[in-house]
Amino acid sequence: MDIITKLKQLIREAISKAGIEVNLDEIIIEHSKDLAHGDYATNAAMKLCRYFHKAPKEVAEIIKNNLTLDGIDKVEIAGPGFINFFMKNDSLQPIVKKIIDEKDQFGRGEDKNFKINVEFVSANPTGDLHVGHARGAAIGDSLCRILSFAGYDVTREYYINDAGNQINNLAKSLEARYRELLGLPFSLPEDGYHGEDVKNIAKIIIDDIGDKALSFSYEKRLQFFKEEGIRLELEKIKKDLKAFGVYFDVFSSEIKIRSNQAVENELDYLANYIYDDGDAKVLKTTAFLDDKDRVIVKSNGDYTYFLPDIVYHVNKMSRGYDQLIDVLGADHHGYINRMKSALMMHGYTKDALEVELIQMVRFIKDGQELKASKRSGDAITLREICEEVGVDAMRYFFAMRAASAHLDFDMNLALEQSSNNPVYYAQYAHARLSSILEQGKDIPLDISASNCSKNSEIALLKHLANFPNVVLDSAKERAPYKITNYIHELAELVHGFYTECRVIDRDNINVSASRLALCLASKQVMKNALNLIGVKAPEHM
RNA sequence: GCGCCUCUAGCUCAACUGGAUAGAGUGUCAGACUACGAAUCUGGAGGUUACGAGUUCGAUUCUUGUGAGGCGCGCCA
Repeated sequence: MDIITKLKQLIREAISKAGIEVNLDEIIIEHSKDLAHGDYATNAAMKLCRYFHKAPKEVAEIIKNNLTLDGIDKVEIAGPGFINFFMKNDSLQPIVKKIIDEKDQFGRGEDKNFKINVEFVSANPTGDLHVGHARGAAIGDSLCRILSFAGYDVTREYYINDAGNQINNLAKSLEARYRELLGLPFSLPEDGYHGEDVKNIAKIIIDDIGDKALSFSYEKRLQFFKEEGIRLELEKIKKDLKAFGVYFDVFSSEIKIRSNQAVENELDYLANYIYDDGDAKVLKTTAFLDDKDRVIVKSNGDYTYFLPDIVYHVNKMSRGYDQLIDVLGADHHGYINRMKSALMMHGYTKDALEVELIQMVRFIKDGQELKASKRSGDAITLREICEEVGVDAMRYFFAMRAASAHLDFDMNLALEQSSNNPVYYAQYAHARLSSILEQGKDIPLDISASNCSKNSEIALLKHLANFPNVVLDSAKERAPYKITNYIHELAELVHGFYTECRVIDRDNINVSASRLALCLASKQVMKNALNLIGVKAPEHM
């Protein structure tokens, strides 16, 4: 039984001895922020004062007097009525052995038997990923890693919009660039894609098949450029994502979603919620959460983006997930209630789909907002920015803040390879531990860590033991930034420990053996934590 | 005009979901290496949590009003 559960039980016994029966759901046991407040604290007395009809401090006194001190060194009442628990120190050391035994599995939550589908990035295959996608990719991926580590069954999914208008524009743009490169007259469509990127793809196609496509009929040629364009763009996107440490289990294609009459069947299914507006068909989403009904079939008979997307989400639900999560840019927030309403028409609850909104990022360099790429004049690509500031810094900076917070990305800070940079601060702690362990490798470890009792060692032990809770909390709150907070504190404690305690001391091998074990455990946890946000844990820097 | 998000130290953000003296980084000031990595550590200064009202033992957190900023409000995707 972990310490928190045990404390709760002791408190429950104390209350019941005092003659009061209540449930304990409201009572929180927390790690004390301040050492003077002991190791753990509870607000039980404040929560229970109305049952006792007494002031919080008196209630705390009653609980204290009825408490069995099992594993507890002492109990104090403080402030408005907090009860602080000071644990016996020897209750902390065993965590070192546990970490060393479990290695990269330390912190993993038990299997929740709960299936979550996380859809993120889902950028249209019509050009390079740009910085706008970067934060969503980083947070989506980190979230998946955290959920999965916490014990959820996670599927990472990317939805490819390969059936809409923008793909036809891609095909036309490609065709034009193809002609241009072959020295033929060409005209770029007005709403087409004018970037370098499309030109490069045209080049690849010429290298591949030369001018053979000219012999196709115009219709067939467009179809050809459409398919090749999607394939090549997607290949590039996957490559960029891989370099960014992001991968997907499932790529769902809109074309496939639309096949087998699925859209038509959906129209039939929703018939009760559909009405005509002229030649268009409108879905009555206001029947549920939306503030406005939405067109799903245009006057010309084409479907709007919304309709196949409903089919797609219903498709995902039908695959047996307990929870869908969409990671979307904040500019899509108007879309949330629309989709939830559609799912409710299928009998799902409004919580079946959860949307994580990613707020905008501004890249700041030398005090100025960076808007366009110097090279092409277009939006800055993910690739460019990774080359400039490095993947680790990108991943850490994006994971560092709550998704809902607007974020200014300070490129000068991310570029700085110094103590100022939080990524290096954490990685340095890891490298430092590696270095110490390397130098002390001839000393046999004492994995009971029995000689670790200095303040900095105790603080570190407590923090290490808390890792599994942080993972769970971070997963539950969909908050990768809680992991980076943890990492930062861990680095701080490691550096503090290093300063206070000399690890390798040939004249005091017993203490060294314990401290080396603590180093190894700390290094392991640092690595596990960094891995959750896709940041490397280097042995040397 | 309506809706969503945001407002905390000079700057970028936390605060364990309603708890103790509101904390980190950065910047600034002052210190610490002839021993394991100074990419580190120790200390100081810096706050009416945008502003007002309410809810209660207790509010940065919840409700509400005002102000400021961002984003949406298509038969675009």
